[in-house]
Parts: sequence; structure tokens; C-alpha cells
Amino acid sequence: MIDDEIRELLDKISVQMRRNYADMLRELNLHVGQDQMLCRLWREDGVTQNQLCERLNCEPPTITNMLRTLESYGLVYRKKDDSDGRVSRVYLTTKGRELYEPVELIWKKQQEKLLEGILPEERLMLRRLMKQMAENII
Amino acid sequence: MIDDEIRELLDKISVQMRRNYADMLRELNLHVGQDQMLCRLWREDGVTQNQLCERLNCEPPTITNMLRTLESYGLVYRKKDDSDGRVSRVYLTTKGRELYEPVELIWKKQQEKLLEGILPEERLMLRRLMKQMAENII
DNA sequence: ATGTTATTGTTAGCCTACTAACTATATGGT
DNA sequence: ACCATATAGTTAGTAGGCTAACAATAACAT
Repeated sequence: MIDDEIRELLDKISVQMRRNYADMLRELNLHVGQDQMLCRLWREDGVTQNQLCERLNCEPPTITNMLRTLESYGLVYRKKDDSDGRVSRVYLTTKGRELYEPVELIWKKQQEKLLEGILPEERLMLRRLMKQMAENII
Repeated sequence: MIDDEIRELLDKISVQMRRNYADMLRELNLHVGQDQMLCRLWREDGVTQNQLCERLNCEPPTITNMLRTLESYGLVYRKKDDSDGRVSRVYLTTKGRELYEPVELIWKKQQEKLLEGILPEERLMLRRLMKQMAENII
């Protein structure tokens, strides 16, 4: 069945993408997932952990643990909010900010590789169908 | 850029698919990834751990650990090969074999959800493009 | 026959990611 | 003012996935 194949291909691509990212990010001393976290922070700094949960679509303990690691790497720091003692806001250090370009290079490399031999009009179609799938599975 | 968007969508879909699988598999007391391992074994039993590495595209320690867990669940057992003392072969138990149908149901549900509103001819196109991407990133 | 090399799998340690149970702070009702 | 409830993060414990270092067996060369 075509549908089975599409799901299996998606699984396969996910696994392989993850492996490729892992290999490339290792040279920057990063793990897969951490790049996504940094990406959110490059877009917007000083955000709460709760907001990071929503935007990265993962659970609070994942955020806590990942931030502890990134903090120990010196890429990030946390500061208690002044008006609400429960929330802590997350900021990038200079070192964290400097990782933007090398990580973006990795993403660019991966997407070039991914889309090799796929024509511009096919890419448009692909984006449309993938947007649909992304909405479907939420 | 379209290319960025496609990569990002793929990342997003991967993460969400994983979450969905996790939620559904939990009801069978399985974790994401274990279903892939079982899938391989449903297709072919008595295979070596090395072969599982290749087919699941992951590293030996991952196999060792996952098999230990699945063994503790009583879904799988290992037996030393007669002719080669280094290799151990992996077999399904009855309990492990019985999980095939419920897991397949989960996959079917997920792929239906995934492809909702996508026309048959679009699915054909999608499969073709995804095959291409899968080959590209190996 | 013996020592070197290759292959198979394991162990230790790191990381993301999850649930369940918890702490600490805010808020809202009476 | 006080107590119940909601919200934000943390801790403990489980599991997949990885690398690096290791043990055990097999194969090969001399």
C-alpha cells in the first residue's frame, strides 16, 4: 500500500536526518535537540521555560534538563523573573549566540542534500503537502 | 526560503509523529523505537544483532540495550549461535508475536491521520519525492 | 601452533525525552 | 486574612540513542 510506504519513508527519513544532524552537530559539541532549543532562543531571548515547552513541543522536564546541560556548556543562563517568583527566563550567552552561523550552515547542508534532484515546482508541491501533513498530525 | 521551510516541516513532523507514537504505544507498554525493532523481527526471526543494527540503522549498544529491555518484558529472547560463539540470535516469544496486530493498528491510524485530505495522485507524487529524499540523505 | 587482526557484542557514561510525584509561588473565593 | 486551587519548574526513574573502551571469539598469516 502507498500509505504504508509513505509512513515508513517518513519514519526512515526522520531516523536518518537525526543521525546526520547528530554527526554534524557533534563537531560543535552539541546534541540533536539542543540545536532546536538554541534556534528558538536565537529568534527570541529572555523567554520563559513554559514558552519553550510550547514552542519546542516538549515537556517541562525535558526543558529543565536540556537547559541545565546547555548552562553547564556556558551557552545559556537563567534568571528569575522579577514580578513572578515561579518563572525563570532563559538568555543566551555570547558563546551561545556565536553558534548561530555554524549551526545554520549544518542545516543548509542538510537541506541541500535532502532536496537534491528535486525540481523547484516539485519543492512547492512538497512544501504544500508537508504543511498539510504537519497540520494533520497535531 | 522554500528549502528551509521543507527541512523545518520535516523536523516538526518527525517530532510530532514521535510524540503521537509514544502516546499510542504507551497503551501497549511499548516505547518508541521498540515497535521498529519488533517490526523487523515480525518480518524475520532468528536474526543476529549485527543484522538488526544494519536494518534498523542504529549502533550495537542501542540494540544490546533495547533487547535487554524487550527481553525483560518477555517479548523476545536471545540464543547463542551454534557455529559461531560470538553471535547471538534474536527470537520473538509468543507474547512478542501477539503484539503485531495492535501495533499495526496504531501505524494504520497514524498514516490515515497523516494523509487526511491528500488525494491519491498527490500521494503517489509524495511517495516518489520522499523516496528521493530518503536516498539523498543516506 | 602461535600471535596478530577482524568481528560480535557488552559496559560505562552522556544526552534527549517521557511520566509521575513533588516544591514553591500566585491567584481567587469566602 | 486564610485556605483551596492553579501555575512554573524540579526531581526521580525509565527508555532510546550515541561514542569510547572493552571482552570474547574467530579467522588468518607466518
